[in-house]
Amino acid sequence: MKIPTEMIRAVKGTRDLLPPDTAVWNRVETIAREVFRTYNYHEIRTPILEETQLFARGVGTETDIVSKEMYTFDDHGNSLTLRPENTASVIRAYIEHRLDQKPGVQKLYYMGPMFRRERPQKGRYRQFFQIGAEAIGSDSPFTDAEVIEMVCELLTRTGLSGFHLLINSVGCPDCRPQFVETLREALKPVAASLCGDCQRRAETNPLRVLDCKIAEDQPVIDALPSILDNLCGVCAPHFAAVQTFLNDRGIEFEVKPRLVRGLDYYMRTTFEVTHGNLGSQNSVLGGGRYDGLAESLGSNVHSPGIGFSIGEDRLVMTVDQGEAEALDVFLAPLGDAALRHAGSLARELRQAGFSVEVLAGGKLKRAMELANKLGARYALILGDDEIAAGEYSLKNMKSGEQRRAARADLAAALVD
RNA sequence: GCGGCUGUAGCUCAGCUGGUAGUAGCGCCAGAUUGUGGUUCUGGAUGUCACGGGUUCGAACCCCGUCAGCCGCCCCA
Repeated sequence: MKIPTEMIRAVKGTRDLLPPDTAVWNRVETIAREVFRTYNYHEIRTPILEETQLFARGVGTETDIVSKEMYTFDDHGNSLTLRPENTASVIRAYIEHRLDQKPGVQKLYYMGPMFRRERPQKGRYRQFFQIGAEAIGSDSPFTDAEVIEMVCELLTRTGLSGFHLLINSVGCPDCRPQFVETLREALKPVAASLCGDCQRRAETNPLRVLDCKIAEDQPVIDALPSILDNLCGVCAPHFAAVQTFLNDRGIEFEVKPRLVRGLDYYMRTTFEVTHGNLGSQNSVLGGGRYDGLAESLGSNVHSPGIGFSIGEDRLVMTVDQGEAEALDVFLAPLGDAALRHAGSLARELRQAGFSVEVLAGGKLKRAMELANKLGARYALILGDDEIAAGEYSLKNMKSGEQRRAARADLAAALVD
């Protein structure tokens, strides 16, 4: 059937997730919840809408996200925004509900849709899904290592292999500004030999030059000073400790001094996981420490934190594609009386935990075809013979073997 | 926001230098088989050739615009 042009379609950059793909999503989310549980993380659900100011102050006005990628609208004089990420919201909720008064480190996880008005591409949607976690209330490098370990565990458990963990330290307000100046000075004599973008970045945001992917620029960039040689007396030992703790856990990583992140709130530890077959959107997750975020959102309580978010759309792409959840039994009633009988039988089987499909009418041949196409493990035939005998014909669709089974024995017969 | 490529049946795709769409594969429906699927055989249905305009005697094909998807840039999950 042709879909008329005036037919309403999903808006650009959004998409429908259909079965059997949704089974993969559910599997990933179930694994994530299980991993989070074992690390004593608990779920938080924040609104999809926030005051625009939250992201402006939290993520940073100068970032691309805030300056040009947000879904912002006026709500009777109040500027609201569809959340482009969730860390700012979680910290807002942490402050608002005085979670700093609760005992211990607050370990929170979330999963849900985020919105950014970017040009859609494979693995980049305007409504996309993230699974993330935040540990708030600890500035210990031990926490950094535990968070990174947890995320690796999560990825491994989903069946993802061949991913690559990159870590770095981006310093803190005490040492980063100084490094940026050092970098700016170092760039002055060489900027002219770099690409156009880098020449611009050398002025506006020298750190971004480090992230340049142009091959010809690499020799020059490699020769630039490294932030890791310019960390302060607090950041340097912190980063060293994170690496020690990761090594203790047998986690493989690569220190990439040129890893810079796009959100203003990151400081000290930052990390990223990439995967080969994602094209140019090769980053599956990103995270880092954000010790000053709570204060920049107006809290007078120092609440150091570290977290990450996984691009669920991208993770799902790299994970094995799923099959539809198996159907346990297909009921094929022959005739009106049998149909009524099938209704009560289906209810009984469902209450026993089996998935059941009942054909509301049609020939037996059609019923068997459908049972096969739906991937049913068993077909149960209810004809006059069966009802009179008080036994059903139970057919194993895989082996083709068929036998009689009494109602009382059905549950046991279906388990095999 | 910028650049490139693509858009034909439910899906994957043929379709010559413009001559009026394909016995294509898969899928779907029906029959061969009045209570038995998966293999096989036979038959059948479905397209405003993305949309709108232009050139032409004639456009799926050429031109312009729009929309959508993909790929790259920017940036990021």
